[in-house]
Amino acid sequence: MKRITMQDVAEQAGVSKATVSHVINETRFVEATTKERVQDAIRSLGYRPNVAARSLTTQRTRVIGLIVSDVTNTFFGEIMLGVEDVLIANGYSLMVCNTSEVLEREEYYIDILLRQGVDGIIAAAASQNWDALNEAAKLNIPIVMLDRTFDNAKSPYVGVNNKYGAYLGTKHLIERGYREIGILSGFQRLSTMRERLSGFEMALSEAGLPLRERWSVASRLSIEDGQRAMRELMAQAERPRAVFVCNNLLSLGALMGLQALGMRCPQDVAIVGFDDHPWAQVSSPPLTVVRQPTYRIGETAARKVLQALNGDQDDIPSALFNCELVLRQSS
Amino acid sequence: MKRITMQDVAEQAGVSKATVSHVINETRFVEATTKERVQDAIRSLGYRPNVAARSLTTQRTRVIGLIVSDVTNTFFGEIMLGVEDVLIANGYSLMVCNTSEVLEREEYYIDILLRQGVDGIIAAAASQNWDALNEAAKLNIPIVMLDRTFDNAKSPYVGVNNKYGAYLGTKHLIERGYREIGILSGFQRLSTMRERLSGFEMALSEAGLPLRERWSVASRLSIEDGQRAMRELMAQAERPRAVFVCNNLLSLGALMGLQALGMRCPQDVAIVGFDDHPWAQVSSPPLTVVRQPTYRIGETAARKVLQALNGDQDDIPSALFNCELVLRQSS
DNA sequence: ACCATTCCAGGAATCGGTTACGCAACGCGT
DNA sequence: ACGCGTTGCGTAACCGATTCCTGGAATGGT
Repeated sequence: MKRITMQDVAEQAGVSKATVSHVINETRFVEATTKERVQDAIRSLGYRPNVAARSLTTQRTRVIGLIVSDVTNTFFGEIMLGVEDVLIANGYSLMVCNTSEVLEREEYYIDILLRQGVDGIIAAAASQNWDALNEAAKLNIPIVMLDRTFDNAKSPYVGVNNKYGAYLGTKHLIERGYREIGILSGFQRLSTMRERLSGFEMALSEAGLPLRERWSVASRLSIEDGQRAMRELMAQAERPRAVFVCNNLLSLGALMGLQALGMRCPQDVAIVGFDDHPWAQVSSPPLTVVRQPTYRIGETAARKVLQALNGDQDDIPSALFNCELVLRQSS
Repeated sequence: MKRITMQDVAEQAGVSKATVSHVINETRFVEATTKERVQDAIRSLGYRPNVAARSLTTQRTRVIGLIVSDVTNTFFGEIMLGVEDVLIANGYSLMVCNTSEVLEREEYYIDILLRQGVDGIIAAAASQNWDALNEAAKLNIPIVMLDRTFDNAKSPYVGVNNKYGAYLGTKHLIERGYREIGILSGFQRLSTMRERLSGFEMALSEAGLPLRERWSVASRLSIEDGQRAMRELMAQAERPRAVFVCNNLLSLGALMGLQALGMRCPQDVAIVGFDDHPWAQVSSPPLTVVRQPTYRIGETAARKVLQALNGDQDDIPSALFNCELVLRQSS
């Protein structure tokens, strides 16, 4: 079956391609009767514009690339939802890339996205890898950092006040009377993890509590690693009585690790997690967490790329949301 | 900054565009030294092919559209992962669309995907809406149905044996001695839900247990709806002592609903859910579920679109995986 | 030494749109 | 009746690749 092109529509309507194009894009005045003829032709032929052809001349694709590190994590799922809602409402489409926190895959994807000619990129970068994203910046493609950023990134960043969030969670543990508090975090490569660790330390030092190296365990961000890290923490002679966990997968792993050791939460060890999760309400015990406004983060990031594309502002400011402590029974 | 085109590479290497193209695609023999000159030019200029231009002539984009109904659901997250891994390994990219089970949005997205000129579509269709997908079929775009299908769909389908899965879960409840068993399902519009309901009924009738209309509640697939449905079930004078729940969001909602009513699981009401979830291991109680091989479903669906694209076979067969009963403490 | 192959590579049309430029027809004032 | 401004739309170049067709140089056979 032959594809229907603008030429076909033009012939059927008895006008030129130019007119058809202008009717579709409303880029110049077309007489009402002519316009109607064109629209009828479009409908009757079932014409669908070819995006590739269009973007060849316009140099824009109306596609935005979204790089996340774990599509199976509800956290990023909700972010995707926010991003998508905003993009769709503005006539853009989404190309999703999952890096599994693997650096090579991130570079690979950035390359792919640039070939595809995406108009902008929203990235939860796995790395400190400004180089790869720099390529994009050179091509004048707006970039928005999501969830994580790096030290002197030139792109706007949308996320939460991680330091304060971790501070909040840790302080809560301290207020509940815990004085031996450990932390499960991720690798310091991620800005979020550095900030959360720092907030944790701030709360401890504010309360005059000592910082114990051995009670601070960093690992990859997965359930299995969370289990392992928790076991490592509990294998020590002197054990913390409470643990602040920097990520939802780690929290789940931590909970599982504790159960595997036959320890009870919060009786033996209290837990406060970072990132809420629907199932955290029914876990045993329901988890006290520091919650981020995930959907809004996604929305905001999408809005910022669009802003940059519309050239409303030269310099798009970053956006930091606040976290919220959700009290449940694990602390 | 001017974009670098194939012409620039050709000039730098002192050859024609044609040769550059052939070097890149390996579509005809090019002398080793020439090839090297071209490759050097590509590297030194940082050339990146323009996908839009390419797909304009080739009529292929090497992009596959994936339509899912809920990106925040880990179930689809894992499927996405499987799809993506296979596609990437074959040089394809993914365009993800989230319908939130809204029919209009599904039609809208199919239109978008067709405009984008995707080479194939993998769809967890929200509807019985073959019409919209039919459009795609007319354009010779291979379609693979994922998770759900419809009655006389002409496209291959990748999913699980839902009827058997539900039968398995229900039979387990019966074997545990439960005789008053209810079911929380989704709307019958979804093939999965029809099949699961049917498997449930099969297990009951096989055991000679009566089917009670009032103990079969259908709702939208969300946590809130799960809660509501469970409350509805428990508000009846005669209540079931066990409930088979047809979806993981409903399972979570059901658990929450039960807790809100102050009822204990499994003492007051036992639950078996459909779809496993990482957190189902630490919920209170850990949930007995019928598990689907999500990642493999995704992988398989992706392979099938690629097969169709390569024209290996005219008629791609459907693939049905088996479910697995995972025993935990809720039953 | 000459003709027939074979080997490499270039020229130009093409994909399906967008858009700068230009032109015909019409109305209006004088 | 003539010139001029306005209105509405068409012509053709162009975006950046792919690919068919063609041609010159090198090789080989006699």
